[in-house]
Amino acid sequence: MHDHHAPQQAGVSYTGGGQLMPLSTLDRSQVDPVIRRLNVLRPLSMEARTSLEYAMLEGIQRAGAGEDLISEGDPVDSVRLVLSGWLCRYKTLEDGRRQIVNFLFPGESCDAHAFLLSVMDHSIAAMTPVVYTEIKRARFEGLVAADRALAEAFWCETLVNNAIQREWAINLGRRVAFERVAHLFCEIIERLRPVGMVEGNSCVMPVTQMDLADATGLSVVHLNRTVQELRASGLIVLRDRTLTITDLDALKDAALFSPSYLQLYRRA
Amino acid sequence: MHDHHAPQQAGVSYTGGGQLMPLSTLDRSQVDPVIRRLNVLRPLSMEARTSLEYAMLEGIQRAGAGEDLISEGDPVDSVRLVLSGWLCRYKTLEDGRRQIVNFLFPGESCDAHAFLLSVMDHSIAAMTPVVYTEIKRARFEGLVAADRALAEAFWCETLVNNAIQREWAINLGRRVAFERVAHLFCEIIERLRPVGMVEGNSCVMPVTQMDLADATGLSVVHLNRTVQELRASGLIVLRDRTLTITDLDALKDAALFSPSYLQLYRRA
DNA sequence: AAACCGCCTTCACGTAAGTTACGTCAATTA
DNA sequence: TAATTGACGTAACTTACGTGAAGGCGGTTT
Repeated sequence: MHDHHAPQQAGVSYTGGGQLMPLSTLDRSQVDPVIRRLNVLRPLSMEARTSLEYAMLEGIQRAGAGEDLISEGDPVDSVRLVLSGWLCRYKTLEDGRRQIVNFLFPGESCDAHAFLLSVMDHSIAAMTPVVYTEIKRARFEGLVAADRALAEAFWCETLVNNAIQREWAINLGRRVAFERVAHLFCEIIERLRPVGMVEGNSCVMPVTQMDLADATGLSVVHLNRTVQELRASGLIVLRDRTLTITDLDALKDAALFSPSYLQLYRRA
Repeated sequence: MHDHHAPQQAGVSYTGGGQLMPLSTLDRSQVDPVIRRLNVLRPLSMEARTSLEYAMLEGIQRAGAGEDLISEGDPVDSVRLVLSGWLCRYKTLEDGRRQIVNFLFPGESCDAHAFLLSVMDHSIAAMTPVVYTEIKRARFEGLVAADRALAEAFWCETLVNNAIQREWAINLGRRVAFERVAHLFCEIIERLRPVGMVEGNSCVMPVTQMDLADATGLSVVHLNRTVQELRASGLIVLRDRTLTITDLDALKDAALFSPSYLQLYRRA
């Protein structure tokens, strides 16, 4: 279903569009989402930022849509940080049933210390073309050993990820289809907002309805029905791969959405 | 629904049954599940064990069935470790719908570094009478700062917890009721086994069907139906608050259970 | 231009799961 | 002994959701 090719080395001197840029300008902006996110979780010193930036710039890679970055059962020996694109964590059952258990957006990391466990219990796939960076275990451990705030920021990352995972559990277990999809859209918008990927209450929606179905535990058909319902209710417009939430407060009410689990406004 | 009284201070010189015991004998055995579990995740030095044991013995507390140890929205300033009894993490929606998102068994910890976040995103309740210990933030940070293996053990704890959470997501999203309940029973048995709470393939099942329903995202009635089905299939016997799995391999097959996510056999 | 493909949409139908209501049983308490 | 209670069990009915097949539609290939 999902190819598992080794993602190609990307070379840091190219933008997503393929244009040549001066290194000093380009690199900073490329890894900026990660720095920004960590800095919200824990204020970082200039030195911490710089050392992390260097490490990130040396490991930049790309992957195409549908490609696995890492698969269930693979050993882990590095930390991956998302620079652009949408990814998901997913698990499958032997008979092919698939559940997306989380999305990964720019600035976020695959579990920072996952290498402490022997192998991956789930897979991570690119849902769109993505740019990410890979920091080897030893390098990463050096970074966090050298700076307490940086270590805590990655800790927080994992904890927030954990909280999101719990919210997904109640979403799948106790919300009905309409609430479930509404909740997912609320979460997407609120997670993309701090990365600057939301204008007004609009964002791109680059994934297929099949992916949305796998994320909400529904069949494609029923997901589609539910999207129709959401459109008919006037809460959203979903067209041309763009999601616009026309009445965010109403959508949040309908979804029983309460954003505290996202810890977006966390300060030290 | 769930009371939220401050759990009473327990006094370390009493056993669960209330008998007086010599301190030196009693204490070790009481906190043993935690040491054993951490030691499986990362081999601990004698010093690390001892310092942790001291810290644990000073903070021992009890809670009654149904009581919240900590509730959604509460600030966190300590780490809690389970010594005996069954607990659960749960979240509720405004209208009362409740989802248990995980169980907590003896030896396990509430997220070790949860105090890095501002407030709890979920509640933790005792499903049976429990004994646990509470270590204040500063004390805990001292412990993990002093011993790298200990810090890594707690890291692993969180990561394993995370993996379990993901497995629950696919359980709720993609397994049908029969598989779902079967999977929960498999998980319970395999998580209780290393703590010595399983004899053969039997363990106590001290929680109500309502709790099991909230854990599997089903209604009580449908959970009950499903339990009947499991009994009728000859895979389990559930009677007198005791669960016996008569054919564990068959139950695992039916549940599409693969234990790797539990990381039970993790070695450094 | 034709053929194709991935994705979305809609139909008709079947099944799984929720709801309500009531019955049973064992353990308390009066 | 009877009343009470809480957990478990059963049934009839309703609803939400899944399945499989078919058509539409824009974009890409040949």
